[in-house]
Amino acid sequence: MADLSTTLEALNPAQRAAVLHATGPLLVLAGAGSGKTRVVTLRMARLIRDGVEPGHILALTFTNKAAAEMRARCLALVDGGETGGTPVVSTFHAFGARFLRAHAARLGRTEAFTLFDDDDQVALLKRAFVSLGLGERASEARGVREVIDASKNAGRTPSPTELPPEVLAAGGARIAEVYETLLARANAFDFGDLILRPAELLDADPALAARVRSRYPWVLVDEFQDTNAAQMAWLRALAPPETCPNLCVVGDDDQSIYGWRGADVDNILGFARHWPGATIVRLEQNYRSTGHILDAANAVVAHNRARLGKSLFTVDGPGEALEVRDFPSPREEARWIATRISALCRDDGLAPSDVAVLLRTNALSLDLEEALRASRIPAVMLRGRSFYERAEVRDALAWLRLVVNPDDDVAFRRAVGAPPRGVGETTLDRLAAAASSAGCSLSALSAGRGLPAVKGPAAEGLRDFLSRLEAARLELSAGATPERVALHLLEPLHQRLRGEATRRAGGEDARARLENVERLVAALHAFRRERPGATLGDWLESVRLISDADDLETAGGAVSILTVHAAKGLEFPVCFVVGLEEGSFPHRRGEGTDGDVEEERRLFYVAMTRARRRLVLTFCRERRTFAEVRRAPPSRFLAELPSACLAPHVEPVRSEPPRARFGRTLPRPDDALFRDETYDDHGGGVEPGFRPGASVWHGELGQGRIVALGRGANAATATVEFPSVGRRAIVLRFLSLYEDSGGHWED
DNA sequence: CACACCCTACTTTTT
DNA sequence: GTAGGGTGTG
Repeated sequence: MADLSTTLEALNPAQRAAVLHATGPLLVLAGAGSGKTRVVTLRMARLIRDGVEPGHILALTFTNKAAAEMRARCLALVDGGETGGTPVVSTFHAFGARFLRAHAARLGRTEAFTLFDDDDQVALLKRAFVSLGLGERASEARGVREVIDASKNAGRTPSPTELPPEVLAAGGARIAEVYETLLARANAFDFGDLILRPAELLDADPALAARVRSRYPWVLVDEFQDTNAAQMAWLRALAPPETCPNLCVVGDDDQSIYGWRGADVDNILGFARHWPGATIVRLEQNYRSTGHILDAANAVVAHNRARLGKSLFTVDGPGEALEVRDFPSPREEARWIATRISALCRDDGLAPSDVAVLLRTNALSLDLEEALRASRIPAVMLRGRSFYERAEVRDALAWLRLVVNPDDDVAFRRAVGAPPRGVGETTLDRLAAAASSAGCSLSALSAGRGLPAVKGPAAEGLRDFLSRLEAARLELSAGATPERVALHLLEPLHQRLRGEATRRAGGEDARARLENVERLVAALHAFRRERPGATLGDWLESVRLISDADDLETAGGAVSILTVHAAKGLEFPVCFVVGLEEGSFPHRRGEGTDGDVEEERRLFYVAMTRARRRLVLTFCRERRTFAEVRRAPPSRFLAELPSACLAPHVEPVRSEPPRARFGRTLPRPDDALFRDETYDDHGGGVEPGFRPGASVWHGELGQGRIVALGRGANAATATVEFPSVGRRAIVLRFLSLYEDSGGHWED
């Protein structure tokens, strides 16, 4: 703590203002790379130094990673601190879960409630459709899930009018209502409930809200631009505007990229309106990127209208200019990037782990992974949550969930078939019908009045299933460790997977499945080593609330390939942003409204500001979406880049014909060409110079001569005679005119 | 209950 | 174009 004041002196004026701000609402507009975490943790440490009880500070984040970092850095600052107690640093969802455990009874749950993820929700919705007599309606269930989620994000219970028309047409108007009933019967909450239900409780019970307020007079919110309406309702209860609360929110309106998930950028745009008298501090000095990168990012995001306005600067130099490259196809793009990364590693002393390739969508990774593999460049696609989504892992988790919460019918249905034990759809339907009319869960039915109408092998299997679970519960209450109980409980599943793994037919997949289940138990063990005394329920909750992305960053030694969403908050010395075409980035889905395009632009801004020293932007003249190949105009965002930041355009490296002259000039983003008909698809228009007899160059097939011209289904084509492969029909835009030195190539 | 085949659907995804 | 799910059959 002694060096806190020295640290404060090292801050820039804006940072210091944020750290020293005394009381009342504060909005810290923290630009990318502006030292936000430093400011936030120093502010907490400063409050503690100035006498605020550490336990009176509540800091809310969106990811466990952010929470852990904030906690660790704050503790390091106040280390040796006189008073005991630490600030409460938690994710919104973990805090909500804790709150609901304390008040479960008021919502018809017990403290053993299960947390349902998206897949559980869909599974439960299928049951809800069945209980309405409509069959499972698997495809509709997903749409309904989205409606339920969206309305909970918006801070309310879903109304029938919002349901997809096909659901209403099928007579499913009550689906959301039934879903809630079944959710309560399963003693479960979904993710949306973790925010919505506490907000409702706080609204309905002013005394409760007052208690929470006095417990946490200092509230801090990270990534405020990503809050939704339900979270805003929380904050209004925790820090009512009329009380001039000590609410400090930190965020960047230009990095609001979760609108499609319910985040409302208006929360941050209107903060000073919602909390009158708020102080606003802008952190605009950037400590991450070079000048050209920042200038370019500023210029792009300046095209947005819905923003508070902010301009990043650095005291360092301009650095390398941005490179913009275009390619005939994604494969060329990917190969060039592989070549470029090799060169950077060879000539500039970079390690592959210094490089990231950023994508708008996961689907764009295929060509890249392949090209990098072919070039023997270590690379990993960083995608979240994959481990806990595997079937065998979900099977194992279902068993464990059921131990903690017997009423979890979604887990019941899953676990009872893993491995199969003769309890099939028919048996389950029969049980479910009885349970439904008794208004109880499957387990409660089985335990309560025996197993009605189940005979033969099914009855045998069911008895075995239930007794295994009961044995596990007894072991636990007798003091056995959760990991030991898990080993016993998962033995049948484990044995089954072992059998598959040793059989020849099973192969590698089966072995991986086996290892995944073992990894899961190991994870439980590790969790309990870190937190002695933690219960099985604690671990299950953490598994639900911790995403793979939290400990994903470890790309150790490899090039990272990741979506821009996944890259938020990360930084790399070198970034490639690929697929910058209209339809891909901005994504086609965002074409509808201005707001959507602005969010796409913010996404591009996030992508650009990940780069520290070098930024390369690439696009293709055409892009394959599903089965069809579409001609793709360059992204409008490229045209927003100031040419002063751009390296002189260089022709693509690959596929250049010897002594080539291209039929079309490759556009520079700020060229007039960029916006004109160059990329319009006329369908059959024959482009000048392409005529029978002309010498042409094809990127892969090499030199050839046009025999005839025609039009294909979507584009003009040419029949070309290649010395290597004979006659081929080639779409015209794949060809470049090839000027040979007078003679005929046949010679 | 396992396997095969067919049909459909398909952005992003902090928790 | 492909993967995953749902249906139908052995």
